[in-house]
Amino acid sequence: MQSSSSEQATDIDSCAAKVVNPERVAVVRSRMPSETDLVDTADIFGLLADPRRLSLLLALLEGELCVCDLAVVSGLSESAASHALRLLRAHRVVSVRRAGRMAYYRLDDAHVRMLLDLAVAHTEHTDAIHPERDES
Amino acid sequence: MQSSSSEQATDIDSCAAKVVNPERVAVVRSRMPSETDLVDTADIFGLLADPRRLSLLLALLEGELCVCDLAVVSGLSESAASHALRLLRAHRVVSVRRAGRMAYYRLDDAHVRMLLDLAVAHTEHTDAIHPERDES
DNA sequence: TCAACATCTGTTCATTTGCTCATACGTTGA
DNA sequence: TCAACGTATGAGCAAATGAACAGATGTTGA
Repeated sequence: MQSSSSEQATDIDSCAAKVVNPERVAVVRSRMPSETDLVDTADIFGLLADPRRLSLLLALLEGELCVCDLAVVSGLSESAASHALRLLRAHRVVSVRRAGRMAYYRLDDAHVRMLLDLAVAHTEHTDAIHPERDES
Repeated sequence: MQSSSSEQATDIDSCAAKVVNPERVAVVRSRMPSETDLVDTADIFGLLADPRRLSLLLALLEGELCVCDLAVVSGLSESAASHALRLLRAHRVVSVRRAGRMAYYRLDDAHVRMLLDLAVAHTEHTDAIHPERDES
């Protein structure tokens, strides 16, 4: 990050660059991950942001499964499941083991596994969360 | 998915109904969250799946900030920031405190906070993850 | 050899998403 | 009172996304 530790160093940005609390902004900025990290992280979250893909990954928490079974479990067509798995594979979230004409997928990302575990844990505890209501 | 009148009326219709490993499928299915939970969880992940929105939320890890400062920190226009915050507000991820013509937002979801903390921790450790390369 | 099989892939299409612009709202100080 | 200000909102548009369909590839057993 730039913002080299001067008190009033944050008038850099053009546009409506009016900062109300320059110190806080400077601190927050210094702790903000790089753009690349932001994009990568958002990317990972994006992979978990689809119910079908999510169920695919949750199914793999237990161990490897073939495309066919994954399709059944996740409620996807086999083609759609294959597409989804290809996406996840491209992002190194899952890996394949091929055995003849079968393809067995498994979770291959410890980070994602933690996120999934956390999500499941929260799901089990909190059953009465209703997003999408409205704003104040 | 409705292959009717196939020439070969051999086994079940189409391909969606054949399970390779029935036991595993049964187990996985029994542990699979409800459709509602899947959608809700995917929804939350979806909120974190955008780099700008993510930086908005990361900025709030430290404490509350006004829309203006959030816009600067996240690199969004003030209008875009307001739109994003509205979305997050609708999902109870952030809450507002109004003081005069200012609006101070804060993180208001422990679950999301955990996810963000986890993401940041992983970001700091793993700097060399390059998704989107290709598949085996 | 052939045919059934499990999976993979490209294309097309409708929906969703996130932004900008213009504008409206409530607050503040002159 | 009024104008500048901080924020909120709706419309509209371009880009990204997810699903279906058709077809391709490599594998197995007869």
